[in-house]
Amino acid sequence: MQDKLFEFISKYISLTEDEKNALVSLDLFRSVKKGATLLKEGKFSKESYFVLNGCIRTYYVLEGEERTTAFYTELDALTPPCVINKTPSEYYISCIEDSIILVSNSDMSVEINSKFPKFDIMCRMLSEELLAKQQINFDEFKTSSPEQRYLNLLQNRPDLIQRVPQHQLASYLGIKPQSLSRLRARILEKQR
Amino acid sequence: MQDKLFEFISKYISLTEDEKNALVSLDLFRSVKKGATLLKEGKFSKESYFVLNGCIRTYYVLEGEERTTAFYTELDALTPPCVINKTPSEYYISCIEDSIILVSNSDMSVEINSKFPKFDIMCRMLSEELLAKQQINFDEFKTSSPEQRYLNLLQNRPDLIQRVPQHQLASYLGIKPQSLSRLRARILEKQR
DNA sequence: CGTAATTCTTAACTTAAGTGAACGATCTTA
DNA sequence: TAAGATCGTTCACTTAAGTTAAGAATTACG
Repeated sequence: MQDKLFEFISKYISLTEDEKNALVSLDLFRSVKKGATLLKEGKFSKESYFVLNGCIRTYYVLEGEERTTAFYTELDALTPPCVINKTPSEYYISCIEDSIILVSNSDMSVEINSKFPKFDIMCRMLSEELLAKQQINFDEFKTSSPEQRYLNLLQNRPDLIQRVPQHQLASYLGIKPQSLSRLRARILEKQR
Repeated sequence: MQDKLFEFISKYISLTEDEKNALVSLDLFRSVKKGATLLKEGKFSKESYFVLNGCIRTYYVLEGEERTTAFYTELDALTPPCVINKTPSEYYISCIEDSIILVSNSDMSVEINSKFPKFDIMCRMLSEELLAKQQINFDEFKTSSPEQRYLNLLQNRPDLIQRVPQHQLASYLGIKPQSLSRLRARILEKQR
């Protein structure tokens, strides 16, 4: 599992064996059970997450309804806005499958970054890259209909459609579960 | 105009007079006429933009139609994904009003950042902050209807509704101009 | 294993956005 | 200033998503 992490990091910076050991000794890995909640609305948090294995999701509760806004799977990183802004969280984070997640605390990372300036560089590259990816994602969402979004998802993240419950997928696509059912039926209809 | 920039920067780091002068001497300010295009689809670019005055927009051309995805106004920063990913741009950037814009080249910023390590820190803070803001924005878009989005815009960026043409606003809201007209009429109807 | 709870699908009806067309207002420009 | 383009609005009609409700399928759990 650590190998996965080092392979990911190596895309940005190269680490010496000493640095790798120092990183491992921090004991950041956490095993999380399906259904567990990592963050609740209204709570303060300093934790960032990096998914090594499994799947977590972020969702709001608006008027009693869950609105799923994102899924994070293998090698996805998430720093909730509440960590950056030092405000109470507006959403929940919960675990969809049994997962192995790297959890880092923003206090801790100040220390790490001063010890290993390389990490700062990686963080900057990462957040710039994420920003660009996020922008493209948003643009794609804006410029397409629910049906196109579903077809896109089928193309780009087909695993999600298998591993995530329909009603969560629906709200991720910006529609109701009933509409997703109908939409899927419509697509099958067309294919025939 | 420079004061505006320094005031913005001071929110993140503090600059000495020498540093300020060095920054000014780079001559990054550019005056851009309404209607001018800053970036075209398919082009490579290394430029980031920081709006000091005026308004620019990003838009895709899909099936012959413009799809506006964002407006950048006073003190907004934009690094197009194509700069990060080193790929041809997927969208256009153009100027909606006569504007004063700070244009920085990513080659140049490597140099600047090595001379002024502070800048690296600011850039990282900025991109983390932008990422958080972008995430919240996206979430808001996903969890609301066109009508709610319009009402939100009216709340949060009322200036846009005044300074931006309706059809650009419409596609920014994810709908057709006719629908925006109708939607506005509907809202007025309700108010009465 | 069986019951309860949750999830998914289907259907009928409502509501809102897309489409195509027309018209007047505004802005451009020759 | 006149002619053409662009823009915003309105309308009738189409299409798709929201809503409410019911029932089937699946999952959770005592």
